[in-house]
Amino acid sequence: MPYPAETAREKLLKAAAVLFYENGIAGTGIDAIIARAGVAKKSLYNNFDSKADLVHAYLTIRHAELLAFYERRVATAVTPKDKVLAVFDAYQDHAEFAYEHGFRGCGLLNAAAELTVGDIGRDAVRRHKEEVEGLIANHLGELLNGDAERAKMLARQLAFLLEGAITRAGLEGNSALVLEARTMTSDMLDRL
Amino acid sequence: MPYPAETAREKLLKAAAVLFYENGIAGTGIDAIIARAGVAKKSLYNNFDSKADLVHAYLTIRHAELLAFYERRVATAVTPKDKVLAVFDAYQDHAEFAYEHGFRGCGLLNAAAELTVGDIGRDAVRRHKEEVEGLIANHLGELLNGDAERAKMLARQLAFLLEGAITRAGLEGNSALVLEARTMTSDMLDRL
DNA sequence: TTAGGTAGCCAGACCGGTCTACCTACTTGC
DNA sequence: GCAAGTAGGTAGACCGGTCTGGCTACCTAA
Repeated sequence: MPYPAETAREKLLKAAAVLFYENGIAGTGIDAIIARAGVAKKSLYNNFDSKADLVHAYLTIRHAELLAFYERRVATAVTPKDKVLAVFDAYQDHAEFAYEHGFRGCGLLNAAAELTVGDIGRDAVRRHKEEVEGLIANHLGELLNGDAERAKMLARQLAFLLEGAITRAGLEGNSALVLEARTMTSDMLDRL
Repeated sequence: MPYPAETAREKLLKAAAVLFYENGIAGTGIDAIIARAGVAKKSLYNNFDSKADLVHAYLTIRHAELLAFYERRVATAVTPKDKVLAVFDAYQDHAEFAYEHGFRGCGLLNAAAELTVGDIGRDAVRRHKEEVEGLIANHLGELLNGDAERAKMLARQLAFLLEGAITRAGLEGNSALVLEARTMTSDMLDRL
């Protein structure tokens, strides 16, 4: 075999990612997941404690995926401005990578919408969004020659803009709206 | 009696609004709704065809509520700038009005996140957001002395900003972030 | 041998939805 | 004034189906 056969765990995570994104978490049953993964139910419970555990793994992976897309984009960026825009590109890349039957916005955010206030999954999503805002702030700090105060404020604004664009893009089923937000941001940075 | 007793329909809509917002749609069962409303199950199915019908009524009412808050704010606004900001104030008002156990962002958006791509509820939410963007565009048209092209572009940007702020506010459980977006917008409009 | 896979049945809870049977409050015809 | 009808309420049993999760029994490759 050229590469080790896909484990049940990997198959389950792949299947769950698609189904959770398309039909929501509550809207996705265990049976649907194992059917898509082509795996026995026992294998699911051998690899995960519960559905909630699988959901948590899903959120963690999606977070890591997005950071990976970001790292790749930021690696080719030269100017600080390009690095700021790399965050936008990362979401765009992930959008094109992740969806199968129509773009539905940020998977992490959609998941958070289904989770109740105390849920640890919600916290994970919150931390993800804060981390992204932090990335923007760092690159803006470079761009603004170390004016951290101003960078922080502008980063929040850009984070809101990006967030709103992704959300609206999900509603319209058109990830091009994220590109619009990128253009707006690019223009805004030119005007600094 | 000073005023007619609350009908079962009204009780159900009130109860459903709280539960849908707090626990999500799929996370809210019929039994929980009738228990909170203090109403017989038969009364639910006398007033609504199905749970989906109740959900649709919920979305319609939340849309109307927000527009009512907006109308009230825009009535006291004098300058076009104030009218643009009235949309932000409306969301802020609605946030403070609607939540009971912690702010969770835009109820319409959270609901949309649970609905699959073809669902008519999703379209209703999309239209709502487009209408809000339209309101902003109209007021910006005034502000920009009829430059509709520019108003439209800026309206989209402000709509993204507002949307992102509400979303992030929901994650943080703090509606003050919407106020931040309002301040950003106010500053931005001053710089026009 | 054994770890990890398969198929699939089962328990118990909960789901949306239907139904019967009874109970007010109001309206209407006489 | 009052009986009859009606509209809309109550409580709650019940239905078929689906949910998560546990289980047995068998298979297969290292």
